[in-house]
Amino acid sequence: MDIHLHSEMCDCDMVHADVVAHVKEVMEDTEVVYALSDFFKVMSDSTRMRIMAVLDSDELCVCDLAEVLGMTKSAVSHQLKVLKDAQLVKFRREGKNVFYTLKDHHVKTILEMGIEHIKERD
Amino acid sequence: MDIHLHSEMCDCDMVHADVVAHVKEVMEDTEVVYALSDFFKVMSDSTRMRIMAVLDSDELCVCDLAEVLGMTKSAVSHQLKVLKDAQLVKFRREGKNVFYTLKDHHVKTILEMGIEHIKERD
DNA sequence: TTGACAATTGAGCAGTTGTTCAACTATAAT
DNA sequence: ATTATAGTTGAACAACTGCTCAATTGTCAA
Repeated sequence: MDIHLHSEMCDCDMVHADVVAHVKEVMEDTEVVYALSDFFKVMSDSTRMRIMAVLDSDELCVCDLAEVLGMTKSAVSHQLKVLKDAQLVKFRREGKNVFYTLKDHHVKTILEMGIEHIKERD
Repeated sequence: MDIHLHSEMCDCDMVHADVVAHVKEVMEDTEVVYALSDFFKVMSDSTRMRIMAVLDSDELCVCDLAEVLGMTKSAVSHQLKVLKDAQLVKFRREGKNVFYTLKDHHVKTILEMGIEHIKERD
């Protein structure tokens, strides 16, 4: 069932053409897959993940977050911007403080499911 | 309810000490949070995510994967090693070919849940 | 309006990461 | 054994990313 062809797309001389054709037909849209890796990228940094874990417990201002994480406000603020842009957190200003929380129940669920997954694996 | 203290952990002069204390008590173990960000890191690369999306449809050899993704076998193989080390894929050798599949149903579920999440958001 | 402090931002640096390239191993066929 | 092809691997390079530092904005109090 193998067909021997040279492709310009890769450095192969032989491919299972039927399998390749089938996969190209039924696989998920490239756009969705790229969006998914971008989504995971935001949560792939330990600082951002720790921020989310903290916000899963409470609403905190930038200063409190810096204290809990043992980091500078600047470093925390930079990462909060990334989380904000990815719509994973929201904020409200109260006087001089800006308080952050997880964006919505959906984000909370994804985070907690992830934690469950880690705890359950060997 | 605010307490003004200078902490050595960050560059703040003022913190909500009660909130910080509470969070430090109830928040998820640091170890789990780091493991979670490491887990997401593996899936945060578009090449690895595309490989997983392809393997969600079928079992493929390295050459077929290279053809479908339009990449060299070497580049694909490097990423397959990362996925293998993270226990997200498994493989079997058949003659000259090495065929890869998603590790188990658990991985399949996580991937498909992620895709659903992306599709459902605005 | 001046001073103090929370927070944000941009530039620069250091560490990380993905691809390329070349060399190598593994398997099968002649 | 020799040849050909599939796959792996390590080094090197380029691109990316997170933190630091300094400067700036926003808000409140005196």
